[in-house]
Amino acid sequence: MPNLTKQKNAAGKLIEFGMVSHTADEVAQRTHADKGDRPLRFQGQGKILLALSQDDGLSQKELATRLNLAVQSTAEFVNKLVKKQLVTKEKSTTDRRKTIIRLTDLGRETAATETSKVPAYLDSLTNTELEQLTKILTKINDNLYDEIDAMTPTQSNKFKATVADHLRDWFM
Amino acid sequence: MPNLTKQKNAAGKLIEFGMVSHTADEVAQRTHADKGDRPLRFQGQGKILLALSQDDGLSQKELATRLNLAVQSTAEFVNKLVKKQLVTKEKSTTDRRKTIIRLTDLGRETAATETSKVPAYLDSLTNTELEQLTKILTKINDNLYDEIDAMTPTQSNKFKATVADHLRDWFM
DNA sequence: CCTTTTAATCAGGTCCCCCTGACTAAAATT
DNA sequence: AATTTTAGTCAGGGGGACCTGATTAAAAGG
Repeated sequence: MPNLTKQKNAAGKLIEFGMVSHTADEVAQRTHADKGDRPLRFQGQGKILLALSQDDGLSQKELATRLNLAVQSTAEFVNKLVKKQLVTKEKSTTDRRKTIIRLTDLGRETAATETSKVPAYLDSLTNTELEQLTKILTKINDNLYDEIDAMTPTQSNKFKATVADHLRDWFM
Repeated sequence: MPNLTKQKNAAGKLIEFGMVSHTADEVAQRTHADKGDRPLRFQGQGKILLALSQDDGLSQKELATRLNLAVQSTAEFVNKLVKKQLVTKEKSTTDRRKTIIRLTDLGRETAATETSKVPAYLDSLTNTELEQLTKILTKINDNLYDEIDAMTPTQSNKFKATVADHLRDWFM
């Protein structure tokens, strides 16, 4: 049974990490002041991109189901991504009700660099620490997947598949 | 010099953690479907709450400066918090241009429970792992603070003070 | 062939974060 | 006393994540 104080310390650090990393990349954008290069997390448009980089050429409906979104929301995000030239829409030839969404090269690249970028702060860790961190986060993530599973018995498996498979592709 | 593959693995896990934990508490809310109990991160209203729990009774201008927000944005967030009864506004008696913002008991409590909650997923870690994780995250966070410092030479110190001191109070 | 189901779309809405511009009231300066 | 600076407010806007309801076009099925 783990020690409560140790748990609290870790929890605090994890929360701090969330806050600080959020602020760090907020600040990073402003300093660069590039284009509208928003971080693109696993929400909204980012979700779509991630799902497509794991399984390109899905229909909007399939995306909606897989990501547990209303079809209208999906359409909104897809349209925004089209404007940013990260995906394309084309009518299916076999079933003309369907719209097939495909990543453009830029989209694929964006999805890749979004995730495969190794944050500079990892430079400060030793190999041993990196291994420890990876192992620990694997445990934590597995726990979170279980939590999600427990709460949404229906569609969570798809979620896990989407996230984990995508990341595996980019990192391993 | 750390091994690149190990770095990438860790980076992937960290990103995965961000995504999964986000989804987990999104799902958690929907299942509970309680009140409008949003997570309250270190953004917008959450920022204000955190700053106040470290230093109660600041004026809106002071909050804005400290948090690097436009005064109008600050006013917006403060007003929302007033509606939720987490803070109060009162005119300063010494300088009647100023509005002093104070946490209510509920606000203080909210800020506290927001952060002091130990996530269930930490139960799966051993004491050793908790120690390792804490140590590693301390390093990472320090690095991120430095990064922020480097990019915003002006106001970052305040930021670090706000986040770190607050968390230290609750966790240590 | 006609009805039902399915994939999308449009319209409109809620809430969040955050900003600029214009304006008022009170304090500080000249 | 007159002007300038300062703290706040209102109005309005941009972008983001989502959702429900109503409607259209195409496929599927009886």
